[in-house]
Amino acid sequence: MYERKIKPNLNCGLDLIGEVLYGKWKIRLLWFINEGHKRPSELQRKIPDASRRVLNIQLKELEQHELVSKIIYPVVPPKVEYNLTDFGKTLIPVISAIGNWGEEHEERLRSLILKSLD
Amino acid sequence: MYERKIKPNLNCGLDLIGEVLYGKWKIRLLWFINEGHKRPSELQRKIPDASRRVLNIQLKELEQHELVSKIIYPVVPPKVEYNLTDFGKTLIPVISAIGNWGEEHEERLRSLILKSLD
DNA sequence: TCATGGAGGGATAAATTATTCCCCTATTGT
DNA sequence: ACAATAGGGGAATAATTTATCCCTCCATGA
Repeated sequence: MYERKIKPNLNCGLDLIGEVLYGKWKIRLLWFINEGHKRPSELQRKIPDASRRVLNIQLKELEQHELVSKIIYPVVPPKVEYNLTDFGKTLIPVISAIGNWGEEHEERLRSLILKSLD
Repeated sequence: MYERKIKPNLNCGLDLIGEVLYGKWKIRLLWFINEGHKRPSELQRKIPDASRRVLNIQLKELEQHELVSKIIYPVVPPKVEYNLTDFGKTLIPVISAIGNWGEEHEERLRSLILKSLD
């Protein structure tokens, strides 16, 4: 694994959130898991732009941060399920706030972003 | 400036938010601007871990995305003020939700993150 | 015997983000 | 003359994050 050279600052709440939520696909992962798409393959289908690899890595981080729990069923072929932990569930309002804002302002955001790419 | 090689996906609300809010210091910038720390030098004092440069860059992006507006007073030495636009203000509930969650769970988050760095 | 399904890992390359360093503006005060 | 002030920008480089490719596991059905 990659080892950080610069230690993160953990002073304020926003620093802490950064550590836990700052990853390209993490919010989506939490969002979809919360919607009931629990299995890795489902999540990959829901987020086709992310490579399988990154999703695994980010899921593992979410797990280390105790936002999701992982159940491995001892069957072949393997079956795995992710669920929000109680702690993870406290994030639902946050994630909804984010997602809803994005949807409410979808058109405006899209045109702003396109414009900013000149 | 750096030119993206991979065009962003702008399908869903979460993609859009990503484009606009995904930057190491952006949420903090919005947070502090909302709290009334409007001038670049104040923001730099509030966020000492970020280099002056990145803050400028991220402020400019926030401006392009119409979340903040910039007033340049024609005086010497220069004086500049950032404010949330009306559009930016619609983000306040989102940012508060994020910041509050971070503060509420501060202790737990800190220890989880430290643990995950082994 | 061999492909399939579903999950996961290592190595490496590419993309992106952030940091460093150094320079510029123009006025006021020493 | 010259430092200080408040803001900004370019270039090069470092750090970090994502993407790509390819390989493993093992039971089951064709």
